[in-house]
Amino acid sequence: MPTRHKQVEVAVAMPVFGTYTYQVPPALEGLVEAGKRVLVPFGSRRITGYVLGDDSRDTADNLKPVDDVIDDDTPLFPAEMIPFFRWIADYYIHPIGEVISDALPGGINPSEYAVFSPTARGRRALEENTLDTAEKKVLARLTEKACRWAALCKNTGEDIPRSLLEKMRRQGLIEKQHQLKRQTVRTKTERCAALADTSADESGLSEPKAKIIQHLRTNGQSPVAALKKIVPTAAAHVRDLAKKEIVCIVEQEVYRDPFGDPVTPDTPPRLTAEQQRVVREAAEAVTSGFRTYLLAGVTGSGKTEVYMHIAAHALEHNRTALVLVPEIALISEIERRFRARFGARVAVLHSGLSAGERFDQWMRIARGEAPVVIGARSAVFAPLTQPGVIIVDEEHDTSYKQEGRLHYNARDMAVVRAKLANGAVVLGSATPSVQSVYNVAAGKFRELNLTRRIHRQAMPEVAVVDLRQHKGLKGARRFITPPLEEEIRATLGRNEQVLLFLNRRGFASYPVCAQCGEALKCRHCDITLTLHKKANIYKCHMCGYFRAAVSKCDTCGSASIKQLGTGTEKLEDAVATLFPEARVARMDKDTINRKGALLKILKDLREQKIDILVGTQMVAKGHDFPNITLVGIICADLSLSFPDFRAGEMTFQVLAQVAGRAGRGTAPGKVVLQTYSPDHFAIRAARIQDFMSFYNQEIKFRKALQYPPFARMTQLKISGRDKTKARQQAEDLGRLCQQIQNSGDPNLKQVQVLGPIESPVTRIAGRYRWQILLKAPEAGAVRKMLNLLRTQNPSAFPGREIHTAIDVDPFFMM
DNA sequence: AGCACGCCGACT
DNA sequence: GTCGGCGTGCTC
Repeated sequence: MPTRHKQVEVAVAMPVFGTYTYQVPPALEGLVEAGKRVLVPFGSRRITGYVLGDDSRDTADNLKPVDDVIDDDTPLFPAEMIPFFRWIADYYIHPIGEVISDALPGGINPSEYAVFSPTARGRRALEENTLDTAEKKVLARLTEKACRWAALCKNTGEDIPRSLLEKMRRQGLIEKQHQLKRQTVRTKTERCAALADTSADESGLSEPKAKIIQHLRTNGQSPVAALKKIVPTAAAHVRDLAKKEIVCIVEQEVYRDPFGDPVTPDTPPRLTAEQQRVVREAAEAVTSGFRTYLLAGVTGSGKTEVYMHIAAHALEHNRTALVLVPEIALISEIERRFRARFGARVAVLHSGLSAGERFDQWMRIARGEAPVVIGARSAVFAPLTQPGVIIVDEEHDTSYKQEGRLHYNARDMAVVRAKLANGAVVLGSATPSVQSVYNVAAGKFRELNLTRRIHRQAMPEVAVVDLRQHKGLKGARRFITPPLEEEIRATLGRNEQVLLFLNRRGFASYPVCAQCGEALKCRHCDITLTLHKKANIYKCHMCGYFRAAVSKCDTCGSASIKQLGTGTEKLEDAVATLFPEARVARMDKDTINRKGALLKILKDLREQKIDILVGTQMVAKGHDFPNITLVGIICADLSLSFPDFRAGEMTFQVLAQVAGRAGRGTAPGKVVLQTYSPDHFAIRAARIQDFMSFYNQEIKFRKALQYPPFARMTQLKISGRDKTKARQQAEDLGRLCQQIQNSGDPNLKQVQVLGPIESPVTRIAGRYRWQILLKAPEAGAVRKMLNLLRTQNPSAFPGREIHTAIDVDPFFMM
């Protein structure tokens, strides 16, 4: 009986459910620990695995051994996060290895692939020309460069059967080797020079060399790059000095710096009585254990200051703090203020970082060097130990919902993580989500309120313009009605700024042929193209397809296209027509693509170089526009007609948020809200910026129709390039749902199976889309059903040709 | 995902 | 009877 080695449970970075057990060879015993990555044999190759801990469950003694430890120093994530990952895998019905892969910074996993290369015999055969065409082609290509099967097909531009390669291998023409694909992102090192000997003597050396030595003596070790600033040719001199053993060269690990300008430290201001009360209560939970707070705070009530105080409290108690914000746009502002307060203890994680910067920030957190983390949704996975508080700013924001491989909601996961870590959660918003307000009513969350604006501005006055009464207007006045025009004129006359909001980018969203009436559609998606006049193209907002703006009608070939539907570009034109003297800027996804473009717009606004800002919902998100006193909402109804039960909620939130941009400085604000449905309760509530009045109406409708928060939903999203097969798969899964339901378990009876139906947008990026909605009073029943579905038709999840995604608690039902 | 295996139709 | 295409299922 051989001595049993230590065994570990490993989650592999692969789309497989379940974990695997490996034995740890004695040589690696001390190194393998939970949270580290290991290289493990899996099938016929080696891949990355994540160590979850010791494993005693498997008694088989033919276990494969761990091949190598990738993280030999610090674990990539603390072991305390493993229950969190398991929870997510279970709740979202997703392979745990992929959960962890998606949580970690990308580009760091090695894995092994089969690479084909010619043998000596193969080369000879190629020269002697004894091969058939297909074999010749393969060998010629492989002689140029050994590569993987997939790469070979791509390079030659044809489908080379795998079996051909196998045959050639048997004939000894080519060979197969396993090659390790190394990580693309690594720690960055910097070449540094230091004196080898403190008694080094620079007399007798050339002037540049002497200068270098003097510098090293007074300043200690220095990066060679820094020395170049003193002596431009430092690199060569240092090399020379190293040869003479006067200095030594060391490669030192450095962190890439994602921060722009340095920030001057601040001191905490005195809190208002209201802020103090909120901080005191939330801080209590940092020490007393898990609790969720909903912090409802009107815009300008000083939420960020409250966040900083709570974070400071967590640090004082040796815990860490995590701050989630909706997107990069917001991060800059909050990041700046946190850095001013907490200095180098802050790490940031968001999509604006390069892969290298992201990795470095991650490692700073993992090593315990940065106990305060600010980031977008994926930062909910930051490798912090013992988070004492997790703050989710603008908790209602839909960008917390991730729609990638793993579908998750970072706001909800923040609550789960805090629960597992026994910390506090603070969900902050001026317009809280229906879900969260309901949780307060149900006693799950506690409510905290900030009702007063710090600088005591009055809330803006909102005037409603009924667009139905302005139907006959032509040209620019179709979007800027006379009452709004008048207000703009008055505002500009006072040298104050105007914000015009229209939640649609581009020039025209509905180009229609004047001859035959057909709309111009995307080649790959079932939606109309949007004309972007500045870029001079028609763009598809779903898949990125574009074509020339001079395109003719696809149906009849007519060159006369009517540009219906209004976007921010057309609005910008209208503004230019009515107010030719005004300086206009536009803020939407198209204009802030370039790095720094957003900051430039914000700066120009502050410096009064812009009179009118036109923008999409991007303008609604947290920016402070001190001199904007008029907000014009061009068409409040755009999102009301979305085929989504949350359409009203989203409309209310964006309108209330935009309206909140008016009058944040000293001047009082005014809002002109143009709408076709002035009586809709979402618009009425937005008008008075009162989320409780919206909530009270909305919640009745949710209850009547059994929508969340009164039911839990999961959507199966089925898609594939083959129209018939996609439909077939959807129908098969639908039938299987019914079957499972009729198989007896009474718990499953409460699940409603809606569909399959074709998705509202039937095709995106060439894939035909179907959906099935599962709805039940509680999440457990739906999950049970999904697990049965998955085990009874394992090949469908996620499936090869036809892909089925499980979207638990879906947000975007299109 | 990536790879091996095995089942079926085409062909020596 | 074998070869080679392609679907199916497994990976500690």
